[in-house]
Amino acid sequence: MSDKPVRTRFAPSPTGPMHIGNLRQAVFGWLYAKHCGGQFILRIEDTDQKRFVEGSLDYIIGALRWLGLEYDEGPDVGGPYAPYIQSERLKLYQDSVQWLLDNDKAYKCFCTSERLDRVNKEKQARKEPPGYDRHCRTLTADEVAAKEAEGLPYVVRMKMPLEGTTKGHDIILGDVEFPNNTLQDAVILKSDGFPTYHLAHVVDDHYMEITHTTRGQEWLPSFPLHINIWNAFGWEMPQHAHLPLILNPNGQGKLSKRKESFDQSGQRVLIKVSEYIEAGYLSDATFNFLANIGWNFGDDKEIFTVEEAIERFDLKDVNPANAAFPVEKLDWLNGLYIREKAPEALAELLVPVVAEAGLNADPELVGKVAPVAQTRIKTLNEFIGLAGFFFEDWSKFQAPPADMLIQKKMDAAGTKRCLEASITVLEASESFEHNDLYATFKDLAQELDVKNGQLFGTLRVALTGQTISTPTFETMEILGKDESIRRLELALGQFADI
RNA sequence: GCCCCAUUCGUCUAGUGGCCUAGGACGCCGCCCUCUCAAGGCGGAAACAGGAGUUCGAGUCUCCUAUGGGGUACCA
Repeated sequence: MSDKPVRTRFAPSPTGPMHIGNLRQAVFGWLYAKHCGGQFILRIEDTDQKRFVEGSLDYIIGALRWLGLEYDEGPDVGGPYAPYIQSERLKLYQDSVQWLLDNDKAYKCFCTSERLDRVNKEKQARKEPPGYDRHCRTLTADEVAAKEAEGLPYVVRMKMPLEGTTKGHDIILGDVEFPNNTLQDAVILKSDGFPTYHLAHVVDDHYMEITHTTRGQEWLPSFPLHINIWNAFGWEMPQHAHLPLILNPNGQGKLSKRKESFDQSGQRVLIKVSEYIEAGYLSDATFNFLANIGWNFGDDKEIFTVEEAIERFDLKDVNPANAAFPVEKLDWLNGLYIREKAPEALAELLVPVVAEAGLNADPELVGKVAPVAQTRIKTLNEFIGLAGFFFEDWSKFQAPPADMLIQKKMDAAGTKRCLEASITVLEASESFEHNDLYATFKDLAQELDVKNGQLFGTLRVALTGQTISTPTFETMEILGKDESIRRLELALGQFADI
Protein backbone atom coordinates (compact mmCIF):
# COMPACT_ATOMS: atom_id res chain seq x y z
CA MET A 1 0.00 0.00 0.00
CA SER A 2 1.15 3.44 -0.79
CA ASP A 3 0.98 6.71 1.05
CA LYS A 4 -0.48 8.58 -1.89
CA PRO A 5 -3.45 10.80 -1.14
CA VAL A 6 -6.76 9.00 -1.28
CA ARG A 7 -8.73 9.66 -4.44
CA THR A 8 -12.20 8.28 -5.03
CA ARG A 9 -14.52 8.89 -7.93
CA PHE A 10 -18.16 8.86 -8.76
CA ALA A 11 -18.58 7.75 -12.35
CA PRO A 12 -22.16 7.77 -13.54
CA SER A 13 -23.41 7.36 -17.08
CA PRO A 14 -25.36 10.24 -18.58
CA THR A 15 -28.50 8.23 -19.18
CA GLY A 16 -31.09 10.52 -17.66
CA PRO A 17 -32.31 11.70 -14.28
CA MET A 18 -30.16 10.78 -11.30
CA HIS A 19 -31.31 7.81 -9.29
CA ILE A 20 -31.51 8.01 -5.48
CA GLY A 21 -29.60 4.72 -5.12
CA ASN A 22 -26.92 6.11 -7.34
CA LEU A 23 -26.66 9.15 -5.14
CA ARG A 24 -26.03 6.95 -2.15
CA GLN A 25 -23.11 5.30 -3.94
CA ALA A 26 -21.74 8.79 -4.40
CA VAL A 27 -22.25 9.53 -0.70
CA PHE A 28 -20.06 6.61 0.33
CA GLY A 29 -17.28 7.45 -2.09
CA TRP A 30 -17.39 11.10 -1.10
CA LEU A 31 -17.47 10.31 2.61
CA TYR A 32 -14.44 8.08 2.32
CA ALA A 33 -12.43 10.67 0.42
CA LYS A 34 -13.33 13.36 2.95
CA HIS A 35 -12.60 11.06 5.86
CA CYS A 36 -9.13 10.45 4.49
CA GLY A 37 -8.56 14.06 3.61
CA GLY A 38 -8.39 13.08 -0.04
CA GLN A 39 -10.08 14.05 -3.26
CA PHE A 40 -13.39 13.17 -4.81
CA ILE A 41 -13.66 13.15 -8.58
CA LEU A 42 -16.66 13.25 -10.87
CA ARG A 43 -16.18 11.38 -14.12
CA ILE A 44 -18.75 10.88 -16.83
CA GLU A 45 -18.84 7.45 -18.42
CA ASP A 46 -20.49 8.02 -21.76
CA THR A 47 -18.97 5.24 -23.81
CA ASP A 48 -22.38 4.02 -24.87
CA GLN A 49 -23.52 6.55 -27.42
CA LYS A 50 -26.93 4.93 -27.78
CA ARG A 51 -27.91 5.52 -24.19
CA PHE A 52 -26.88 9.14 -23.97
CA VAL A 53 -29.62 11.47 -22.75
CA GLU A 54 -29.32 15.20 -23.26
CA GLY A 55 -29.18 17.17 -20.02
CA SER A 56 -27.99 14.27 -17.91
CA LEU A 57 -24.87 16.06 -16.79
CA ASP A 58 -26.99 18.83 -15.30
CA TYR A 59 -29.06 16.29 -13.37
CA ILE A 60 -25.93 14.65 -12.02
CA ILE A 61 -24.25 17.87 -11.02
CA GLY A 62 -27.48 19.25 -9.59
CA ALA A 63 -28.03 16.20 -7.43
CA LEU A 64 -24.48 16.17 -6.08
CA ARG A 65 -24.54 19.88 -5.31
CA TRP A 66 -27.94 19.65 -3.66
CA LEU A 67 -26.70 17.02 -1.26
CA GLY A 68 -23.49 18.92 -0.64
CA LEU A 69 -21.16 16.42 -2.29
CA GLU A 70 -18.68 18.88 -3.71
CA TYR A 71 -16.15 17.28 -6.04
CA ASP A 72 -12.58 18.40 -6.42
CA GLU A 73 -12.30 17.55 -10.08
CA GLY A 74 -14.89 17.07 -12.76
CA PRO A 75 -16.15 18.02 -16.20
CA ASP A 76 -17.35 21.48 -15.22
CA VAL A 77 -14.62 22.35 -12.72
CA GLY A 78 -11.69 20.80 -14.53
CA GLY A 79 -8.63 19.40 -12.82
CA PRO A 80 -5.14 18.08 -13.49
CA TYR A 81 -6.39 14.86 -15.06
CA ALA A 82 -8.83 16.44 -17.51
CA PRO A 83 -10.82 15.67 -19.52
CA TYR A 84 -13.33 14.00 -17.17
CA ILE A 85 -15.69 12.84 -19.87
CA GLN A 86 -14.80 9.52 -21.42
CA SER A 87 -15.90 10.35 -24.95
CA GLU A 88 -13.16 12.98 -24.91
CA ARG A 89 -10.52 10.44 -23.99
CA LEU A 90 -10.90 7.96 -26.86
CA LYS A 91 -7.29 8.20 -28.01
CA LEU A 92 -6.11 7.05 -24.62
CA TYR A 93 -8.32 3.96 -24.70
CA GLN A 94 -7.36 3.12 -28.27
CA ASP A 95 -3.67 3.39 -27.46
CA SER A 96 -4.19 1.21 -24.41
CA VAL A 97 -5.97 -1.40 -26.46
CA GLN A 98 -3.21 -1.33 -29.03
CA TRP A 99 -0.72 -2.01 -26.28
CA LEU A 100 -2.71 -5.02 -25.13
CA LEU A 101 -2.91 -6.26 -28.71
CA ASP A 102 0.82 -5.82 -29.21
CA ASN A 103 1.53 -7.68 -26.02
CA ASP A 104 -0.79 -10.59 -26.77
CA LYS A 105 -3.17 -9.74 -23.95
CA ALA A 106 -6.12 -9.16 -26.24
CA TYR A 107 -7.23 -10.12 -29.74
CA LYS A 108 -9.34 -8.87 -32.57
CA CYS A 109 -12.62 -10.66 -33.08
CA PHE A 110 -14.38 -10.52 -36.46
CA CYS A 111 -17.37 -12.60 -35.51
CA THR A 112 -20.71 -11.18 -36.61
CA SER A 113 -23.57 -10.78 -34.19
CA GLU A 114 -25.39 -13.42 -36.23
CA ARG A 115 -22.68 -15.94 -35.53
CA LEU A 116 -22.67 -14.97 -31.86
CA ASP A 117 -26.40 -15.57 -31.66
CA ARG A 118 -26.09 -18.91 -33.38
CA VAL A 119 -23.30 -20.06 -31.06
CA ASN A 120 -25.35 -19.09 -28.06
CA LYS A 121 -28.41 -20.95 -29.29
CA GLU A 122 -26.39 -24.05 -29.95
CA LYS A 123 -24.86 -23.87 -26.51
CA GLN A 124 -28.24 -23.48 -24.93
CA ALA A 125 -29.56 -26.46 -26.87
CA ARG A 126 -26.71 -28.48 -25.41
CA LYS A 127 -27.56 -27.01 -21.96
CA GLU A 128 -24.19 -25.35 -21.76
CA PRO A 129 -23.68 -21.90 -20.26
CA PRO A 130 -23.98 -19.22 -22.94
CA GLY A 131 -21.00 -17.18 -24.06
CA TYR A 132 -18.52 -16.53 -26.78
CA ASP A 133 -16.66 -19.60 -28.00
CA ARG A 134 -13.35 -17.79 -28.45
CA HIS A 135 -13.42 -18.53 -32.17
CA CYS A 136 -11.10 -15.66 -33.13
CA ARG A 137 -8.69 -16.15 -30.27
CA THR A 138 -6.75 -18.68 -32.31
CA LEU A 139 -6.64 -16.75 -35.56
CA THR A 140 -3.15 -16.56 -37.01
CA ALA A 141 -1.50 -13.25 -37.81
CA ASP A 142 -2.05 -13.93 -41.50
CA GLU A 143 -5.74 -14.65 -41.04
CA VAL A 144 -6.19 -11.46 -39.07
CA ALA A 145 -4.33 -9.47 -41.71
CA ALA A 146 -6.51 -10.99 -44.43
CA LYS A 147 -9.76 -10.10 -42.66
CA GLU A 148 -8.54 -6.60 -42.02
CA ALA A 149 -7.59 -6.25 -45.66
CA GLU A 150 -11.19 -7.18 -46.47
CA GLY A 151 -12.26 -4.27 -44.31
CA LEU A 152 -14.26 -6.46 -41.95
CA PRO A 153 -15.39 -4.74 -38.76
CA TYR A 154 -14.03 -6.14 -35.55
CA VAL A 155 -14.10 -5.79 -31.80
CA VAL A 156 -11.22 -6.37 -29.42
CA ARG A 157 -11.62 -9.00 -26.76
CA MET A 158 -9.63 -9.63 -23.63
CA LYS A 159 -7.62 -12.83 -23.62
CA MET A 160 -8.68 -14.31 -20.32
CA PRO A 161 -6.90 -17.13 -18.50
CA LEU A 162 -8.50 -20.49 -19.22
CA GLU A 163 -7.60 -22.35 -16.06
CA GLY A 164 -7.14 -21.70 -12.39
CA THR A 165 -8.88 -19.01 -10.41
CA THR A 166 -8.82 -15.25 -10.32
CA LYS A 167 -8.53 -13.99 -6.80
CA GLY A 168 -9.47 -10.55 -5.63
CA HIS A 169 -9.90 -8.62 -2.45
CA ASP A 170 -12.73 -6.31 -1.58
CA ILE A 171 -12.72 -3.88 1.32
CA ILE A 172 -16.28 -4.74 2.25
CA LEU A 173 -16.57 -8.35 1.12
CA GLY A 174 -13.08 -9.60 1.89
CA ASP A 175 -11.46 -12.19 -0.36
CA VAL A 176 -13.39 -13.33 -3.40
CA GLU A 177 -12.40 -15.80 -6.07
CA PHE A 178 -13.75 -16.89 -9.40
CA PRO A 179 -13.02 -20.02 -11.41
CA ASN A 180 -11.45 -18.88 -14.66
CA ASN A 181 -13.26 -21.45 -16.76
CA THR A 182 -16.50 -19.56 -16.16
CA LEU A 183 -15.06 -16.27 -17.37
CA GLN A 184 -15.64 -14.69 -20.76
CA ASP A 185 -13.32 -13.10 -23.27
CA ALA A 186 -15.18 -9.85 -22.87
CA VAL A 187 -15.25 -7.12 -25.46
CA ILE A 188 -13.07 -4.19 -24.44
CA LEU A 189 -13.22 -2.17 -27.65
CA LYS A 190 -16.41 -1.99 -29.66
CA SER A 191 -16.60 -1.89 -33.44
CA ASP A 192 -17.46 1.82 -33.30
CA GLY A 193 -14.05 2.49 -31.77
CA PHE A 194 -15.44 3.20 -28.31
CA PRO A 195 -14.17 1.19 -25.38
CA THR A 196 -16.54 -0.70 -23.14
CA TYR A 197 -16.91 0.27 -19.50
CA HIS A 198 -14.56 -2.51 -18.49
CA LEU A 199 -11.59 -1.13 -20.33
CA ALA A 200 -12.35 2.55 -19.98
CA HIS A 201 -12.77 2.61 -16.23
CA VAL A 202 -9.56 0.69 -15.63
CA VAL A 203 -7.59 3.03 -17.88
CA ASP A 204 -9.13 6.10 -16.28
CA ASP A 205 -8.78 4.89 -12.74
CA HIS A 206 -5.13 4.27 -13.45
CA TYR A 207 -4.33 7.55 -15.16
CA MET A 208 -6.46 9.55 -12.74
CA GLU A 209 -4.63 7.87 -9.88
CA ILE A 210 -7.74 6.64 -8.17
CA THR A 211 -6.77 4.82 -4.99
CA HIS A 212 -10.14 3.41 -3.92
CA THR A 213 -13.03 2.49 -6.14
CA THR A 214 -16.60 2.31 -4.95
CA ARG A 215 -19.38 0.87 -7.03
CA GLY A 216 -22.49 -1.25 -6.62
CA GLN A 217 -22.35 -4.97 -6.04
CA GLU A 218 -23.92 -5.55 -9.44
CA TRP A 219 -20.35 -5.16 -10.70
CA LEU A 220 -18.97 -8.04 -8.70
CA PRO A 221 -19.36 -10.60 -11.49
CA SER A 222 -17.13 -8.53 -13.75
CA PHE A 223 -14.56 -7.96 -11.03
CA PRO A 224 -12.35 -10.86 -12.25
CA LEU A 225 -12.36 -9.37 -15.75
CA HIS A 226 -11.16 -6.08 -14.35
CA ILE A 227 -8.52 -7.74 -12.24
CA ASN A 228 -7.18 -9.42 -15.35
CA ILE A 229 -7.15 -6.13 -17.23
CA TRP A 230 -5.22 -4.46 -14.43
CA ASN A 231 -2.77 -7.33 -14.38
CA ALA A 232 -2.40 -7.34 -18.16
CA PHE A 233 -1.27 -3.73 -18.02
CA GLY A 234 0.91 -4.49 -15.04
CA TRP A 235 -0.54 -1.55 -13.14
CA GLU A 236 -1.00 -1.32 -9.42
CA MET A 237 -4.65 -1.89 -8.72
CA PRO A 238 -6.59 0.45 -6.47
CA GLN A 239 -8.52 -1.00 -3.56
CA HIS A 240 -12.06 -1.92 -4.44
CA ALA A 241 -15.25 -1.65 -2.43
CA HIS A 242 -18.41 -3.21 -3.81
CA LEU A 243 -21.27 -1.47 -2.07
CA PRO A 244 -24.50 -3.22 -1.13
CA LEU A 245 -27.43 -2.52 -3.38
CA ILE A 246 -30.63 -0.78 -2.40
CA LEU A 247 -33.60 -3.01 -3.04
CA ASN A 248 -37.25 -2.08 -3.40
CA PRO A 249 -39.02 -1.51 -0.05
CA ASN A 250 -40.44 -5.03 -0.21
CA GLY A 251 -36.95 -6.44 -0.73
CA GLN A 252 -37.84 -7.73 -4.20
CA GLY A 253 -35.40 -6.57 -6.84
CA LYS A 254 -33.12 -3.61 -6.88
CA LEU A 255 -34.55 -0.14 -6.74
CA SER A 256 -34.97 0.92 -10.33
CA LYS A 257 -36.07 3.99 -12.14
CA ARG A 258 -37.39 1.84 -14.93
CA LYS A 259 -40.14 0.17 -12.97
CA GLU A 260 -42.22 1.72 -10.25
CA SER A 261 -42.64 0.28 -6.81
CA PHE A 262 -44.78 1.09 -3.84
CA ASP A 263 -44.29 1.21 -0.10
CA GLN A 264 -46.51 -0.38 2.53
CA SER A 265 -49.00 2.46 2.54
CA GLY A 266 -49.36 2.24 -1.23
CA GLN A 267 -47.35 5.36 -1.91
CA ARG A 268 -45.25 5.31 -5.03
CA VAL A 269 -41.60 5.20 -4.08
CA LEU A 270 -39.74 8.24 -5.31
CA ILE A 271 -36.75 7.25 -7.42
CA LYS A 272 -35.30 10.33 -9.03
CA VAL A 273 -33.33 12.71 -6.86
CA SER A 274 -35.29 15.56 -8.40
CA GLU A 275 -38.48 14.02 -7.07
CA TYR A 276 -37.11 14.15 -3.56
CA ILE A 277 -36.18 17.76 -3.96
CA GLU A 278 -39.57 18.66 -5.37
CA ALA A 279 -41.38 16.79 -2.62
CA GLY A 280 -39.76 19.00 -0.03
CA TYR A 281 -37.16 16.75 1.51
CA LEU A 282 -34.25 18.54 3.12
CA SER A 283 -30.79 17.83 1.84
CA ASP A 284 -29.25 17.35 5.29
CA ALA A 285 -32.02 14.91 6.25
CA THR A 286 -31.60 13.05 2.99
CA PHE A 287 -27.86 12.83 3.48
CA ASN A 288 -28.33 11.46 6.99
CA PHE A 289 -30.89 8.98 5.68
CA LEU A 290 -28.74 7.76 2.80
CA ALA A 291 -25.66 7.40 4.96
CA ASN A 292 -27.66 5.20 7.32
CA ILE A 293 -28.35 2.52 4.74
CA GLY A 294 -25.60 -0.05 4.86
CA TRP A 295 -23.56 1.92 7.32
CA ASN A 296 -24.18 3.15 10.80
CA PHE A 297 -22.61 5.72 12.99
CA GLY A 298 -22.23 3.55 16.06
CA ASP A 299 -23.16 4.27 19.67
CA ASP A 300 -26.82 3.71 18.74
CA LYS A 301 -26.70 7.13 17.16
CA GLU A 302 -28.74 7.63 14.01
CA ILE A 303 -28.90 11.37 13.82
CA PHE A 304 -25.65 12.96 12.80
CA THR A 305 -24.23 15.83 10.83
CA VAL A 306 -22.21 15.58 7.67
CA GLU A 307 -19.10 16.52 9.64
CA GLU A 308 -19.69 13.79 12.18
CA ALA A 309 -20.19 11.25 9.42
CA ILE A 310 -16.94 12.28 7.75
CA GLU A 311 -15.15 11.87 11.05
CA ARG A 312 -16.36 8.29 11.53
CA PHE A 313 -16.93 6.86 8.11
CA ASP A 314 -14.89 3.97 6.83
CA LEU A 315 -15.54 1.71 3.88
CA LYS A 316 -14.56 -1.34 5.86
CA ASP A 317 -17.50 -0.78 8.18
CA VAL A 318 -20.05 -0.96 5.40
CA ASN A 319 -22.51 -3.81 5.81
CA PRO A 320 -22.15 -6.22 2.85
CA ALA A 321 -25.83 -7.17 2.71
CA ASN A 322 -28.26 -5.49 0.32
CA ALA A 323 -30.92 -3.38 1.98
CA ALA A 324 -34.60 -2.85 1.33
CA PHE A 325 -35.14 0.85 0.88
CA PRO A 326 -36.46 2.15 4.22
CA VAL A 327 -38.48 5.02 2.78
CA GLU A 328 -40.71 5.55 5.81
CA LYS A 329 -37.64 6.38 7.83
CA LEU A 330 -36.90 9.32 5.60
CA ASP A 331 -40.24 10.90 6.44
CA TRP A 332 -39.50 10.62 10.12
CA LEU A 333 -35.98 11.95 9.69
CA ASN A 334 -37.11 14.81 7.51
CA GLY A 335 -39.78 15.80 10.05
CA LEU A 336 -37.13 15.71 12.72
CA TYR A 337 -34.81 17.98 10.75
CA ILE A 338 -37.68 20.35 10.09
CA ARG A 339 -38.47 20.52 13.80
CA GLU A 340 -34.88 21.22 14.67
CA LYS A 341 -34.58 24.12 12.26
CA ALA A 342 -34.69 27.63 13.65
CA PRO A 343 -38.14 29.01 12.77
CA GLU A 344 -36.57 31.73 10.63
CA ALA A 345 -34.52 29.20 8.73
CA LEU A 346 -37.60 27.09 8.16
CA ALA A 347 -39.53 30.11 6.92
CA GLU A 348 -36.79 30.83 4.45
CA LEU A 349 -37.12 27.32 3.03
CA LEU A 350 -40.88 27.62 2.94
CA VAL A 351 -41.13 30.87 0.97
CA PRO A 352 -40.22 29.28 -2.39
CA VAL A 353 -42.50 26.33 -1.65
CA VAL A 354 -45.45 28.67 -1.14
CA ALA A 355 -44.58 30.57 -4.28
CA GLU A 356 -44.23 27.35 -6.22
CA ALA A 357 -47.76 26.42 -5.17
CA GLY A 358 -48.99 29.56 -6.86
CA LEU A 359 -49.78 31.33 -3.62
CA ASN A 360 -48.81 34.70 -2.25
CA ALA A 361 -45.47 34.00 -0.57
CA ASP A 362 -45.24 37.08 1.63
CA PRO A 363 -42.09 36.41 3.67
CA GLU A 364 -43.45 38.17 6.73
CA LEU A 365 -46.58 36.05 6.79
CA VAL A 366 -44.62 32.87 6.11
CA GLY A 367 -42.45 33.87 9.05
CA LYS A 368 -45.49 34.00 11.31
CA VAL A 369 -47.03 30.77 10.12
CA ALA A 370 -43.88 28.63 9.94
CA PRO A 371 -43.47 28.19 13.71
CA VAL A 372 -47.03 26.96 14.23
CA ALA A 373 -46.72 24.48 11.39
CA GLN A 374 -43.26 23.29 12.29
CA THR A 375 -44.14 20.20 14.31
CA ARG A 376 -46.94 19.32 11.93
CA ILE A 377 -45.17 18.75 8.63
CA LYS A 378 -42.82 15.98 7.54
CA THR A 379 -41.95 17.53 4.22
CA LEU A 380 -41.85 21.14 3.13
CA ASN A 381 -44.71 20.55 0.73
CA GLU A 382 -47.08 19.44 3.47
CA PHE A 383 -47.04 23.05 4.58
CA ILE A 384 -49.37 23.89 1.73
CA GLY A 385 -52.04 21.40 2.71
CA LEU A 386 -51.89 22.40 6.34
CA ALA A 387 -51.51 26.15 6.13
CA GLY A 388 -51.92 27.13 2.51
CA PHE A 389 -55.13 29.04 3.32
CA PHE A 390 -53.06 31.76 4.95
CA PHE A 391 -51.60 32.62 1.58
CA GLU A 392 -54.77 32.68 -0.47
CA ASP A 393 -56.47 35.96 -1.25
CA TRP A 394 -58.27 36.65 2.06
CA SER A 395 -60.99 38.65 0.40
CA LYS A 396 -62.01 35.58 -1.55
CA PHE A 397 -62.42 33.36 1.49
CA GLN A 398 -65.59 31.32 1.25
CA ALA A 399 -67.64 30.27 4.23
CA PRO A 400 -67.43 26.51 4.79
CA PRO A 401 -70.70 24.54 4.52
CA ALA A 402 -72.87 24.27 7.61
CA ASP A 403 -72.38 20.55 8.11
CA MET A 404 -68.65 21.08 8.29
CA LEU A 405 -69.08 23.78 10.92
CA ILE A 406 -71.36 21.66 13.09
CA GLN A 407 -69.28 19.59 15.47
CA LYS A 408 -69.94 16.18 16.98
CA LYS A 409 -73.07 16.06 19.13
CA MET A 410 -73.99 19.59 18.11
CA ASP A 411 -76.82 20.89 16.00
CA ALA A 412 -77.30 23.92 13.77
CA ALA A 413 -78.87 26.02 16.47
CA GLY A 414 -76.11 25.27 18.94
CA THR A 415 -73.44 26.01 16.39
CA LYS A 416 -75.09 29.28 15.48
CA ARG A 417 -75.19 30.21 19.15
CA CYS A 418 -71.45 29.43 19.47
CA LEU A 419 -70.61 31.62 16.51
CA GLU A 420 -72.68 34.52 17.74
CA ALA A 421 -71.18 34.37 21.18
CA SER A 422 -67.69 34.07 19.75
CA ILE A 423 -68.09 37.17 17.65
CA THR A 424 -69.32 39.11 20.65
CA VAL A 425 -66.39 37.92 22.70
CA LEU A 426 -63.90 38.76 19.99
CA GLU A 427 -65.24 42.23 19.47
CA ALA A 428 -64.78 42.93 23.14
CA SER A 429 -61.39 41.30 23.27
CA GLU A 430 -58.46 43.59 24.02
CA SER A 431 -55.64 41.13 23.54
CA PHE A 432 -55.27 39.01 20.45
CA GLU A 433 -52.39 37.01 21.81
CA HIS A 434 -53.20 33.31 21.41
CA ASN A 435 -52.82 32.37 25.05
CA ASP A 436 -55.29 35.08 26.05
CA LEU A 437 -57.64 34.00 23.31
CA TYR A 438 -57.43 30.45 24.52
CA ALA A 439 -58.33 31.47 28.06
CA THR A 440 -61.19 33.61 26.85
CA PHE A 441 -62.73 30.90 24.73
CA LYS A 442 -62.25 28.28 27.37
CA ASP A 443 -64.44 30.38 29.61
CA LEU A 444 -66.91 30.87 26.79
CA ALA A 445 -67.22 27.12 26.25
CA GLN A 446 -68.09 26.75 29.88
CA GLU A 447 -70.70 29.49 29.69
CA LEU A 448 -72.25 27.94 26.62
CA ASP A 449 -72.09 24.53 28.24
CA VAL A 450 -70.27 22.93 25.32
CA LYS A 451 -67.00 21.07 25.30
CA ASN A 452 -63.81 22.92 24.35
CA GLY A 453 -63.47 20.70 21.33
CA GLN A 454 -66.96 21.52 20.12
CA LEU A 455 -66.53 25.26 20.29
CA PHE A 456 -62.92 25.24 19.10
CA GLY A 457 -63.74 22.90 16.26
CA THR A 458 -66.39 25.21 14.92
CA LEU A 459 -63.97 28.11 15.16
CA ARG A 460 -61.27 26.16 13.37
CA VAL A 461 -63.47 25.33 10.44
CA ALA A 462 -64.90 28.86 10.30
CA LEU A 463 -61.43 30.37 10.31
CA THR A 464 -59.59 27.97 8.05
CA GLY A 465 -62.16 26.08 6.05
CA GLN A 466 -60.34 22.93 7.16
CA THR A 467 -60.82 20.30 9.84
CA ILE A 468 -57.09 19.82 10.15
CA SER A 469 -55.07 22.98 10.47
CA THR A 470 -52.68 25.03 12.48
CA PRO A 471 -53.88 25.52 16.09
CA THR A 472 -57.04 27.62 16.29
CA PHE A 473 -55.89 30.47 18.47
CA GLU A 474 -52.51 30.83 16.85
CA THR A 475 -54.39 30.96 13.57
CA MET A 476 -56.68 33.64 14.97
CA GLU A 477 -53.74 35.67 16.18
CA ILE A 478 -52.10 35.60 12.76
CA LEU A 479 -55.31 36.35 10.92
CA GLY A 480 -55.91 39.32 13.20
CA LYS A 481 -59.04 40.64 14.81
CA ASP A 482 -60.84 42.03 11.78
CA GLU A 483 -60.28 39.08 9.52
CA SER A 484 -61.14 36.60 12.28
CA ILE A 485 -64.41 38.31 13.01
CA ARG A 486 -65.17 38.63 9.33
CA ARG A 487 -64.72 34.89 8.83
CA LEU A 488 -66.88 34.04 11.81
CA GLU A 489 -69.59 36.26 10.41
CA LEU A 490 -69.34 34.54 7.08
CA ALA A 491 -69.79 31.25 8.88
CA LEU A 492 -72.73 32.63 10.76
CA GLY A 493 -74.30 33.47 7.44
CA GLN A 494 -74.62 29.74 6.79
CA PHE A 495 -77.18 29.58 9.57
CA ALA A 496 -79.20 32.64 8.56
CA ASP A 497 -82.38 30.66 8.03
CA ILE A 498 -82.71 29.31 11.55
C1' G B 1 -28.67 -23.59 -16.20
C1' C B 2 -23.92 -21.55 -14.59
C1' C B 3 -21.02 -17.99 -11.56
C1' C B 4 -20.88 -14.50 -7.45
C1' C B 5 -22.71 -12.12 -2.93
C1' A B 6 -25.75 -12.08 1.23
C1' U B 7 -29.08 -14.01 5.37
C1' U B 8 -30.30 -10.78 13.38
C1' C B 9 -37.49 -7.94 15.06
C1' G B 10 -42.19 -6.04 9.25
C1' U B 11 -37.91 -2.55 7.81
C1' C B 12 -32.84 -0.03 8.61
C1' U B 13 -29.27 -1.83 11.91
C1' A B 14 -25.72 -3.07 16.73
C1' G B 15 -23.25 -7.48 17.60
C1' U B 16 -16.15 -9.96 15.17
C1' G B 17 -16.60 -17.09 20.77
C1' G B 18 -18.39 -16.09 27.10
C1' C B 19 -20.47 -8.86 28.60
C1' C B 20 -26.87 -11.61 24.54
C1' U B 21 -32.25 -13.26 29.31
C1' A B 22 -29.77 -10.25 21.58
C1' G B 23 -29.26 -3.47 22.04
C1' G B 24 -30.98 1.04 19.12
C1' A B 25 -34.13 3.33 15.36
C1' C B 26 -38.47 3.60 11.99
C1' G B 27 -43.17 1.62 11.68
C1' C B 28 -47.12 -0.64 14.60
C1' C B 29 -50.16 -1.06 19.30
C1' G B 30 -51.57 1.01 24.24
C1' C B 31 -51.59 4.95 27.92
C1' C B 32 -50.62 10.21 29.18
C1' C B 33 -50.87 15.29 27.34
C1' U B 34 -54.45 17.77 24.18
C1' C B 35 -58.85 22.75 20.40
C1' U B 36 -57.83 19.31 15.08
C1' C B 37 -53.48 17.23 13.29
C1' A B 38 -48.87 16.71 14.88
C1' A B 39 -44.99 17.01 18.33
C1' G B 40 -43.66 15.26 23.20
C1' G B 41 -43.60 11.65 27.52
C1' C B 42 -44.22 6.60 29.21
C1' G B 43 -44.97 1.48 28.07
C1' G B 44 -45.68 -2.94 24.76
C1' A B 45 -45.54 -6.77 20.90
C1' A B 46 -41.67 -8.09 17.57
C1' A B 47 -35.59 -11.30 15.22
C1' C B 48 -30.29 -14.70 15.41
C1' A B 49 -33.50 -18.97 8.04
C1' G B 50 -32.85 -24.61 8.86
C1' G B 51 -29.48 -28.69 9.71
C1' A B 52 -24.80 -30.78 10.76
C1' G B 53 -20.12 -29.89 12.80
C1' U B 54 -15.73 -27.19 15.63
C1' U B 55 -15.55 -25.66 20.88
C1' C B 56 -15.98 -26.29 27.84
C1' G B 57 -19.16 -22.56 25.41
C1' A B 58 -21.77 -20.16 18.93
C1' G B 59 -25.97 -14.84 16.63
C1' U B 60 -20.62 -14.77 16.24
C1' C B 61 -16.04 -20.09 13.12
C1' U B 62 -16.69 -24.37 9.11
C1' C B 63 -19.79 -27.21 5.81
C1' C B 64 -24.53 -28.40 3.61
C1' U B 65 -29.55 -26.92 2.44
C1' A B 66 -33.12 -23.16 1.82
C1' U B 67 -34.32 -18.29 0.67
C1' G B 68 -33.22 -13.45 -1.26
C1' G B 69 -30.25 -10.50 -4.43
C1' G B 70 -26.83 -9.67 -8.44
C1' G B 71 -24.55 -11.15 -13.06
C1' U B 72 -24.49 -14.02 -17.42
C1' A B 73 -24.51 -7.73 -23.93
C1' C B 74 -20.22 -4.61 -29.27
C1' C B 75 -25.26 -1.29 -21.54
C1' A B 76 -23.20 0.85 -17.74
